[in-house]
Amino acid sequence: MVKITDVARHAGVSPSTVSYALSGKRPISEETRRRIEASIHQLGYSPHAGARALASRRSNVLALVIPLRAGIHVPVVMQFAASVVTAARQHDHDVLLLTQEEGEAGLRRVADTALVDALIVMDVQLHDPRLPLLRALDRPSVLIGFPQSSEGLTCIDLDFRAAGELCVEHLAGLGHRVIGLVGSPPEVYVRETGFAQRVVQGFTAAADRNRLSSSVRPCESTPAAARRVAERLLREQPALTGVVVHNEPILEPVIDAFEGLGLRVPGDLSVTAICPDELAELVRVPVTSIAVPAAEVGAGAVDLLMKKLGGGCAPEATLLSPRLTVRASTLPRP
Amino acid sequence: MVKITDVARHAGVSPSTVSYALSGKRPISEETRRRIEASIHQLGYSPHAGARALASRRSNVLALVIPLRAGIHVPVVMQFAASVVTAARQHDHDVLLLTQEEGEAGLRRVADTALVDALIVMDVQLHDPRLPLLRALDRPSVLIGFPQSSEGLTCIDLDFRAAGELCVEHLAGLGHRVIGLVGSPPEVYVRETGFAQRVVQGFTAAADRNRLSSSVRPCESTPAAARRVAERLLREQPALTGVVVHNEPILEPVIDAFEGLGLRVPGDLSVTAICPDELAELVRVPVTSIAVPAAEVGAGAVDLLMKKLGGGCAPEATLLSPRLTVRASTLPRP
DNA sequence: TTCCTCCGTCGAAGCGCTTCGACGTCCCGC
DNA sequence: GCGGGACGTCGAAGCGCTTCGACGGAGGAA
Repeated sequence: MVKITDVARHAGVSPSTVSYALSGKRPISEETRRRIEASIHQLGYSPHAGARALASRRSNVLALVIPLRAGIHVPVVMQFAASVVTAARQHDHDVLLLTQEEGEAGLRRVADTALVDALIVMDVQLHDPRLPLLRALDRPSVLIGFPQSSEGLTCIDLDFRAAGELCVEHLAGLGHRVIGLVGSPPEVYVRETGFAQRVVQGFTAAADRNRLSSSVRPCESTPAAARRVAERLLREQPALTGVVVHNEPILEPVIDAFEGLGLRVPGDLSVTAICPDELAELVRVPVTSIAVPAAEVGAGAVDLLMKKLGGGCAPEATLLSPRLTVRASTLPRP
Repeated sequence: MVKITDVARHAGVSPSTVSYALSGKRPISEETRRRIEASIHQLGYSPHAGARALASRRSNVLALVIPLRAGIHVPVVMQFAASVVTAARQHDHDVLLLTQEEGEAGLRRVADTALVDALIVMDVQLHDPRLPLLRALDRPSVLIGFPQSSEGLTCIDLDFRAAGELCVEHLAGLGHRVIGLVGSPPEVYVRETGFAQRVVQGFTAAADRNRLSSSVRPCESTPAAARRVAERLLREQPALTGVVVHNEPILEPVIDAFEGLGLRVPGDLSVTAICPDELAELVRVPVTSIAVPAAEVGAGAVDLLMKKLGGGCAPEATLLSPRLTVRASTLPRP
């Protein structure tokens, strides 16, 4: 293994000079830097991560806690993870993957052993048991998602309430008066996952504001459940002409179900969804939708963390505004 | 921060004794160990990962390279990742997440900086550009998936060839004489991803062996493509009564497509798939299938790595035998 | 009883890096 | 012409842990 002293000797300088040349924390003359870089290259030097972490008290590793629970849509989680990794790399950090299995103990472990400098936590519940720990930890953290109160924390996410509202406003703007929400699986609400509830709140608030008749139905992520929910919505509100779907796996099944009940999309029924663009575009009738901007959220989370690591302070709440992409599934009410 | 010297002082022993008590690398009397454990608990000590890595030349971190490319089925990847993390934790290791973005440079970086002790690489191509690097690296690695030649490497995966064969044998055993394979998206074959090709090989070999008439069609992961492929298969082989699907996202669309063409499943057409059990069970007609045993593969990969890290040697190839679960989608030929 | 071995513990020497204070040197302003 | 910065570099002191050799004492064999 080639170490910094080898490089130093080869370049005819002291180890500290090599270190400074590498970190840029002190000025180094152009010529010396060049020599050092050449030596590094020739010798194939790469600094030992452990030694660096020990001496600098920075591991340059972030922890990412990903959810693997029922009812979550895996591809979206993966998008988050990928964007976090990419963003972290841009800041010269790596990402340690934690699952929720280990729970709070895992968070505490990686933080206490200084394995990581900071933490990113996904799939936050309204009353998440990890919150006290995160508040108490000496390492900064960012939550992707919002608990009941973000006090003393740093949270970032799509503004799901606004997303729910925006879907309704879009439908209302097209003249629809009777609308329904096909929601996430019941367990997601039972767990009090913030984003699902917030969509419902936004949906309901906007419906009331626009004096629309509305109803909300959680729905298991199976085609059969989709059919049941469609039937039920239609039975309760026969004049239904607009639907919002917040449940990725059954977007297409829901549309199929309504068509099976004799409603053409978008002829008789306008459909909007909160789901990734790829999904919305893949459906038989491309669906007007609001995407979760996973890349932005991931990058934003990392940026917030870097700010905190740099000693700066970060806002408690960062809400990204929803953007609705109009596709073929929504039309003015006939 | 509480360190090992603090624990040592508190317990009235030397730091090395604490270290040995923790690692078990030398015998420590029952009583001393108890005192040390008590001190650790009271003081809330956790060893500094960086210091440990520096002194012991082991970071206790594994790198996991996950694929994020077109045509791969994300939930399966996630299952692998989760099982790797779980297995790694059981061996007191953590997992560093790498995406393929950084490519070979990323592998080299985490290996050379001693950030990780070993590597797990997923989504291996037949002629994967990373192979020479993995062979040359001074750190052990395990591939999940098989390249053309596994010489000098350690690979583990479901035996996809056997899986393809098993699907055919099952259909042949039921009396079907004309069968088709709805494969993965074309780009997966173009990339020469081993597992997809091996299914085709197994399918073809078993079909020939059983003197079945067979044909193979790659298929994009969209319902429209599924419909086209179904039509085409049927046009070419009007007597078709058996189909193998190796393309998770369109399993249900393929069945819909055939039913749309007038074939009842399983009445007129038997369908088997290579896909996760959850998916196979979720379809309208539960599908006879072979699952990729993600948990086993992940755990196996970690075990192999641990063996190599312990100085042992690991077999170049570990193929897990496919297991076929019979469900409602296959029946004897009428 | 003597010698040897094994057990349990200690002290010290690093592991490879960063960082702090110090020390010339050069240049600028007065 | 001289004081004072800024610049560029060095040496040394750790960062917190593991590990190696050593050592005293207990116990068994001869």
